Amino acid sequence: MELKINEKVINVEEGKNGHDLTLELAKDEIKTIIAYKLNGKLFDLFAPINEAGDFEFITTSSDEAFHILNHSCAHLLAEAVSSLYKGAKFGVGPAIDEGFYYDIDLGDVVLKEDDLKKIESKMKELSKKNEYVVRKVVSKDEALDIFKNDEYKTELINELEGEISIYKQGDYVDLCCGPHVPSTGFIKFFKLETIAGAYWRGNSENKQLTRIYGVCASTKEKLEEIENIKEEAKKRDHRKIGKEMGLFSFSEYGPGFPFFLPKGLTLRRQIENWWYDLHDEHGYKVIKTPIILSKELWLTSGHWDHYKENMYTTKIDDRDFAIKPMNCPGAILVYNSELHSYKDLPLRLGELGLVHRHEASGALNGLFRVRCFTQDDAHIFCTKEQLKDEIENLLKFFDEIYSVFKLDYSIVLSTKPEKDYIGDDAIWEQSERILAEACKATGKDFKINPGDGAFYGPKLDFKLKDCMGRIWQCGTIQLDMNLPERFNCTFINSKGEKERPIMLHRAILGSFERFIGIITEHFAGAFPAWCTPVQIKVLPVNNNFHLEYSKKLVSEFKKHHFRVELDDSEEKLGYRMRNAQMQKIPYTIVVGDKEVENKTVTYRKYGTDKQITVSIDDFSKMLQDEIDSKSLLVELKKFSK
RNA sequence: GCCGAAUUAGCUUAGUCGGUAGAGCAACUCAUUCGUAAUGAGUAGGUCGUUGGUUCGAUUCCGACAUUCGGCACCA
Repeated sequence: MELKINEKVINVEEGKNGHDLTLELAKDEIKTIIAYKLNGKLFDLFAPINEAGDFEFITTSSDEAFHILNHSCAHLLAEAVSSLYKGAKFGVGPAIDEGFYYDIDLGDVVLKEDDLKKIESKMKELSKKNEYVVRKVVSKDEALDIFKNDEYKTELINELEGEISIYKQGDYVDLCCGPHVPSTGFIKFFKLETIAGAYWRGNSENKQLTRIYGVCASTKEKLEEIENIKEEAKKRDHRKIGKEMGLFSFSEYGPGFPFFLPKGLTLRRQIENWWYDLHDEHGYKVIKTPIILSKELWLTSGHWDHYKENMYTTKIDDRDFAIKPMNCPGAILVYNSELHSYKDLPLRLGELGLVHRHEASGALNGLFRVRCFTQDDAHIFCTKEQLKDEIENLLKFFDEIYSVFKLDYSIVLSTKPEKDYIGDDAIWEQSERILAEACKATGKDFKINPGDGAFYGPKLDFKLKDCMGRIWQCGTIQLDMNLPERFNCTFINSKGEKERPIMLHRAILGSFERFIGIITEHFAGAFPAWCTPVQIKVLPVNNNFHLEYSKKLVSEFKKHHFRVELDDSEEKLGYRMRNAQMQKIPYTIVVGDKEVENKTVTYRKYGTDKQITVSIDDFSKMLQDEIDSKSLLVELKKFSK
């Protein structure tokens, strides 16, 4: 059969050893080609070619190569570890989006961060040997024999069906389906990053293995770039910026319970006010329900049985109560507090609801994972006929909100779980179809995550992507076939009969806490003027001559409800300018002789060093426009691929 | 919750192979009155996370606990 390789047509014999492929390549090409792709499948460079079709060499700079390089680097790590730590047993060592890891059982040996350097230099040494990475297909019995001392590999082999392949480099053999780089010399630019514990097969019932994370790149520059992105992420860490800018804090007296400081709450209030306004416009009725409600309610909702571990409970007058982990039962009590006609539907009950959940101590993580948070929740009661329109409206609403923050997102449709779900299969199927159709009707792409729906209904999850390319689960639209039933929710239809409404849960930002954490990192603290804690800083050049006019400006801006601060400290202008810039204040106004004389405003916008002089009115109008349009303060840099 | 690490002044941190600690920034005082990212000098500020143990002596070594961080598990 014929195969086109590098513009040359060559004849490939059935089962011919691919070693000969290298003959078709120039010497310097061999250095950068690590695999080939045939009909969409990846193969080792030396793998025999068994069919004709679309052929492509994989060079070290491609995305596939990153994966292959990192997977091979995991093997190199294992080779180094097995030579340094006799008796080490190996779990799995895959490539991941950020690099690779290997799970290792080192017996009683506890690995220290310093040991990584030792392992790294061993890896460098092995890489210099540039040994071939040889694939071999073996029988199950052979495989079991080779790995007879490694219970982890043995467990994996016993579950394997079909072809079993092993890879050998030097004395090291690993169970693997490949593909890999042709030789260890390809793995030159790598770094071992952290040590962590990880349960064997991801099951907390199992033993924990030592996981070593690392990353491998095709060039020194690429490795540096990856390191730089990590550095940038560290600089943007919301915990760091939150402290520096005085947004929020934590106390050991309340693990997982964040404190919003004056500046952080100002930021939050802007978003909350906007949220309320938007919900008024979109026909929501906004409510606030109590955070403590009696056990009976949670028994009815099913939370007491399904979610009790995560709920905080208390006793009042000898009666059991729980602090709400979710807002739904409260919203249902509001719904059920009066009779509803079909003419009232859809009824959209919005709530910024404060919930408390007992998250595992190890799960806590800044504002991203907390034990008390406010969901921007809404529960929508509608008829079956209204469902599709309602979901389409929601999708547009979500878009409206996310676009303000310039956050990209993707949608995942989670469908009926395999077991332990409630409701008819037919209703599930119908609801899933409605969710999918609503996406299509509004032009939204979505992925399907089969079996990942809640036990009470299918859902659409919204995964936000920040400018660092990280993914955050925030918004959700969930159909609920459970609670309306349990609480016997009804409305009177046009025939005068009682009918069960459909109930939708939805959250757009998810929680204010997490969302504020995300946008803090997304904007690196340079929040858009409309929501930033302080919009204007006024700096008199000389307090003896310019303070009066500065104060006049401040009171003028306060009339416009601008958030303005005066810095009349006895410091040099440069010092105060520096502070204003570090606080990422959108407009810093410097007041000197010229401004006092001409009654003007000279400002410097954050992120620029231009000085612009305008009239007071023009400045106010410009800032008001910026606030009204919710424009970004600085253009967002993209750090991800 | 599990594996590992960390915790020194308000913040960022140095240091002690066991003899109770230094710095920069911030604060305060004085001088400087200054046009766009740090003016100078001085003062004060520490139960070295909490708590047991070992020791003549513990911030340092060991244990427990708390909190935080990196992961894992969890996130109906």
